[in-house]
Amino acid sequence: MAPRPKISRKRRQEILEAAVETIVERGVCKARIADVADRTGTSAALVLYYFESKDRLLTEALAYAEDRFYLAIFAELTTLKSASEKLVRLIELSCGHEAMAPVLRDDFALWIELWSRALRDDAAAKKRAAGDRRWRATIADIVREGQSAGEFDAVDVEDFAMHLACLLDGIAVQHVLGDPEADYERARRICVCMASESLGFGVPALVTAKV
Amino acid sequence: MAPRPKISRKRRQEILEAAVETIVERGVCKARIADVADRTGTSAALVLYYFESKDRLLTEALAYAEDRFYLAIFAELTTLKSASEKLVRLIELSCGHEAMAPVLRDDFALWIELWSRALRDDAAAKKRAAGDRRWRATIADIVREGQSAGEFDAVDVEDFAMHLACLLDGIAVQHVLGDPEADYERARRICVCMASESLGFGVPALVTAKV
DNA sequence: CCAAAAACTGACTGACCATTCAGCCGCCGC
DNA sequence: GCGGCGGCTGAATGGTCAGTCAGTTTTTGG
Repeated sequence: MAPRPKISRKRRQEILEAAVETIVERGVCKARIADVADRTGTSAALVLYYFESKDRLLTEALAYAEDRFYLAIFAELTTLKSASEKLVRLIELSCGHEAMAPVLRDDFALWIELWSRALRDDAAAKKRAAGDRRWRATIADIVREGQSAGEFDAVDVEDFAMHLACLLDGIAVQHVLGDPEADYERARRICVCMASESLGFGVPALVTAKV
Repeated sequence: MAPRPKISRKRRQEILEAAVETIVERGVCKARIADVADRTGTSAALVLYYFESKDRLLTEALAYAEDRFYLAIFAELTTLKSASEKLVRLIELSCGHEAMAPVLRDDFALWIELWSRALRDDAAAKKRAAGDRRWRATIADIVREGQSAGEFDAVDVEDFAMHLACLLDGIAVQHVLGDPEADYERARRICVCMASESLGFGVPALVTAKV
């Protein structure tokens, strides 16, 4: 109805961030517009002025969080030279390395919220699918890079990416739900072993023991 | 308040099943007591007579579904002799093999609902953790069985179980969210390859190609 | 300085739904 | 043939919120 007026990017992002925090705190289902408004110090009506409905707001907020998470990881990876370093770092960050920015630690929980939303919300489903494709492509690129450099063996890149991505998702679930048997060290070891064995690269100072 | 009267097991289970269907259809958040009542052909008040609150009902329903899923898979596994057959079958069923009972195909979605609920509901978190432990123990038992029989190599059983369980969880997410790149055949191949390579067992008539 | 647009707000309303309650029915033992 | 109880119900009750609206303040461009 409202023909979407030109809108301040800044305020919009402020609200998105508040929405993310609200979701982290209360969960998507229980999140209220009023919570988001309180957090930004404005009114509920304003939130609906920027986003047409609660549904849209929440879906956008989840996508926003995923994007932020991806970009943060991606940025860190580009500082590394070798493909194996990148891959190991990617694994470490996905397993919840302590050095990760605190904001991003909540993102694992947000994945689950996004998945559950994607079961019924079409927009969320699309965003999730796109995010996952990008994530797997990132892994695949690193693997191809390593193969070109002679660091990695010649395995099927797409299958490896799918394997690692799914494994990391599963690990993240355990991690965020606080399974005591899935602590960081162990999760990291399992994933790094899987990668180094599949791709045939050595991992110098790593807890590769207990193979 | 109500000191839980003796209650018909049958009716209770009927309601649980109706609740599971409702959750599948509408999602946990959107599930209404009235839906469950309609489905059992009774009244909303009765549902609350059997379960003290909506929250309890939904959590119990999710646990009930997980249990049913586990028991169905477990039953099928016991009909198989060798450990490698069991493991492959377990993988196939977890990847959404078509031969699976239709009711159980919804269960992947219910896992996600359970996870999201477990983020904030303590009872759900406990049930989920217990279910996961049982699931990993089942995998571990099969591996030990195969190792004793000389079918499998001597790898760390617990790590393997964690690895496979997480991988299957990740695969299930892709599967249930309808990722076109994660079709059954591919998911199965990835998981079976991972198992057969880790444990060193041969898989005769399998699509192990494209390793 | 002055419109006109944009940003913003408080108060309202209209659904929606979990939960409560007061009591009805039909069975069972006596 | 009745007293009581477990199983069951319909009709309130009450709280919670998304979304609307009519209007106020702030910004902006001329």
